[in-house]
Amino acid sequence: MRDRPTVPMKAAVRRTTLAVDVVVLSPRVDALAVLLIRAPAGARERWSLPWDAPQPGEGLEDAAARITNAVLGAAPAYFEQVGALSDARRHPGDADVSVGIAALSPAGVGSPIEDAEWFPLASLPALAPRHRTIVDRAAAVVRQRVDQSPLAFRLLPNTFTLSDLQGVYELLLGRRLHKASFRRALQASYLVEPTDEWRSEGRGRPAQLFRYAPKKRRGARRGVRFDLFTE
Amino acid sequence: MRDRPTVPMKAAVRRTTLAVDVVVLSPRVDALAVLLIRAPAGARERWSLPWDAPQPGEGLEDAAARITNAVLGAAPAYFEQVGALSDARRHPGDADVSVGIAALSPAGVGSPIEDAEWFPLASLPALAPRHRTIVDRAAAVVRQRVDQSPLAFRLLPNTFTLSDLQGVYELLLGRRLHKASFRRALQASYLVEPTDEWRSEGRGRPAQLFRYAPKKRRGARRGVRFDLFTE
DNA sequence: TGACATTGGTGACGAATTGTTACTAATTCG
DNA sequence: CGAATTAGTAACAATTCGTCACCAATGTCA
Repeated sequence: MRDRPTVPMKAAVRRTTLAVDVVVLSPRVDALAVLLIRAPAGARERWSLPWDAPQPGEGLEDAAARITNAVLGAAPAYFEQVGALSDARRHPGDADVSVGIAALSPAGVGSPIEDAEWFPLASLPALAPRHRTIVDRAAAVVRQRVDQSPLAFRLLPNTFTLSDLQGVYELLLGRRLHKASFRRALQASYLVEPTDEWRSEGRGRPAQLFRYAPKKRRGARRGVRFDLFTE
Repeated sequence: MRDRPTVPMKAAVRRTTLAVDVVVLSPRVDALAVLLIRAPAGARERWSLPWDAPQPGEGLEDAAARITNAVLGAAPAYFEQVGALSDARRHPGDADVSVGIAALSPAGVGSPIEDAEWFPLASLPALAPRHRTIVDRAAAVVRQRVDQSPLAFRLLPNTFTLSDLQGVYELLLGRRLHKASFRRALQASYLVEPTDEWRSEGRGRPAQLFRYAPKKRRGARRGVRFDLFTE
């Protein structure tokens, strides 16, 4: 009961500078990669996340699509907000507030412009402190949402093999999965349907291609799972 | 490959008006409730979410705590960002961008100021369109995160009975849970410890009081669950 | 006082799910 | 041809989950 004003909400709208900072994620060889752009000479760090201020009236995800398109030449397949930050951590454009957006882009779609490059998530160069935070949060959010939302399918082309899919899950979760269990769970979920194409990848038996085609969902109401807490 | 500028990021920082809109949630009799404030005469809707612009340098959650404190006289126990919105939907203060924040407050803590009132989530009055969206998203986010994070414990006092806890989960999830299963899962998670107090609530056997005291976590790595998709 | 209603708490069993092993299938390489 | 490699599945064991049945401790009321 402290600092309790008599007048409830005499809100004064102030003007702030706002940035949309985009973490473009895509599976590369054996690792998730982030798209960074080379900073202009004189900046404290040599690389930064692609970012811009949203245009007046432009949705934040629309801004993220525009920014990604400018750097990669392709719009991502999926967005996930990662949180807004207004702390004191330094931002390359000195924005007061940043909205971080994770953008998922399938492998092999688009190509970075000259001043942009893919970096494996595990070995990033130095970034401005706020960008570092946003990248970490993007990775955490993606890992956490991966089994509540068809994220992984957005990192693959339209058709893919089940081994491809399992590989993406392993990248996102950072651990190996068991083949038989993975396939059984996928089968039971009616999320994919087989095509009649097969892909031969050099050696080994050819693999059937599947496409993401979620069927009607049967309400899967289970008990509470206390063992999934992450904090 | 369209609209591909030759110069990558010549970001111009623009000034925008920013609001933090707070969805204060608390368990009331048999329902989750939201704290709303009476709008000034002349506004299109009679009620709105408490909101304000963040102070320069103030963190967004800090702003949410300040706003809640002004309306309820108590700071919430937990915050969860619900997303930033910059669409065209109308905001009471005509802010360009809103950051929605869900704030969880235990039952019985603080009391609303004169112009504020609790409304059951299921029967809200008319709100400005953007506020309506934020409330819906807050409810969805809370429901979705309830078994990844100890949300429910933040809606209870320091000590509580297991029936209280189950009741909060039932409010949040909107369905009944089975007593024995709920307790077994809780037992296995080492999240609570018994106190030596008991509470007698009129009729029926007295219940032991517990407190939230998460123990060392054994890595609970299970397979992928495709059946938890919500979209 | 003694049923009985009411709420708290737990053991145990069958059903369902999950982790794992081990196998078969189809292809390339030498 | 046989070894190596990748795809795909059947089947078993271990674990988890949903449920039923029951016991415990209190208040109510005839």
